[in-house]
Amino acid sequence: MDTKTLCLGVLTRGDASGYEIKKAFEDGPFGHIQEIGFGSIYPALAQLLKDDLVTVTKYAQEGRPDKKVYSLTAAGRLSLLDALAEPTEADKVRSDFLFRMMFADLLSPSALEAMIDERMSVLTTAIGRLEQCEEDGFDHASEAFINGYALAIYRAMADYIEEHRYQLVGASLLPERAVAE
Amino acid sequence: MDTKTLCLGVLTRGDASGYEIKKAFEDGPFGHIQEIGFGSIYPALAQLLKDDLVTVTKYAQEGRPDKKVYSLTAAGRLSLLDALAEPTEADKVRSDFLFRMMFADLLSPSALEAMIDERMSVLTTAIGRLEQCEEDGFDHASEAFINGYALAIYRAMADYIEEHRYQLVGASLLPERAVAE
DNA sequence: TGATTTTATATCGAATTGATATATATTAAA
DNA sequence: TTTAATATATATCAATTCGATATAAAATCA
Repeated sequence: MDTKTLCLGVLTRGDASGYEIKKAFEDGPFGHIQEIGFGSIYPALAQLLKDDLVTVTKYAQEGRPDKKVYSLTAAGRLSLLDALAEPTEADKVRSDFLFRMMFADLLSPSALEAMIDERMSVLTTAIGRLEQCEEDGFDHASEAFINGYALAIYRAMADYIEEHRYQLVGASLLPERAVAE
Repeated sequence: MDTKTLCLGVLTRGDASGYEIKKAFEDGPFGHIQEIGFGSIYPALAQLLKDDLVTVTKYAQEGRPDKKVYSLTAAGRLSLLDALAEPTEADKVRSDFLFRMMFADLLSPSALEAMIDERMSVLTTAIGRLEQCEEDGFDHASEAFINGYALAIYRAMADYIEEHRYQLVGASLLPERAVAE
């Protein structure tokens, strides 16, 4: 899914600026789907504007750049629908944490423990936030679904790590023992 | 984690060609961590070679380009260790499937059902493959850990989707009913 | 027999990433 | 209370990554 389509998607939920689109993929309703940066968003919005898929309204602000709020046009809505009809791409994951876990036996036990603890802390925070969202309720059924989905996954991750971390720490201890003998 | 470090990581498990490094991130032991393409791997290996972090041995093959098998040097091993000591980057996800689910109410119920069925099929296949790997056993504790981690997550995804898909299909049906009335 | 998949390296344009620049209001901490 | 950090807001740019394409034959499958 390219950045232009991602922007169109957010705009179906209401008009937004580039900054707000980024936030929607951070904390907002599109969180846990993917992240996008300003370096993708601003060029994408410029292109969408050129293709008449969005319109823009500028709001003058003191001490800040004008806020440029984008709205979906009818053509933009159709363009999103077209994109949704395309074959679904495979999910992509990039886990720096898991890559590091592959080298548990090269790390000191303390370094490994610190990495796992930090990861657990990140997961616990994310779970807490998602639970709060669940309590607050959702505007759309889709948002409830995705929130619950993310929650289920984070819980599965945290549970698995808590239950199996000893496997890795054990592997990390062995080489050190070998050196000591 | 940049491509150079990813390549160094695979080479700790044994000498490999660029092609084999890619496979390691597809089906191999580094599967489910992330994917990398040839467009990143070959330039990375060229750079590693230039920096004396790897060495290369060419094997002449009939009808195919020479197979270039890379080996880690002592400096390469140290370079990997340095990279592992850096702060762990946050996991990144990009789910085209979840993005589509955000627009369940814009899709026809049949299109939505098809997307969900396809997703379930992908998950079921992945789970089957991971279970097979588990039965076959692992060389390293880390590989067992990561296989189990991926399995736990895929199961959580599949279970959640099976239990909550009606929420989305319900939302998808509502607008259609409105049109019909 | 014909079609597809696997093995194998390499390049290239397009897209994305991550950092940086600029500037002020607001909130939190010392 | 002053200072530091965070949030708001757009934009650009070099470095990196992605995805497609080129080339070519062996092996497997239909």
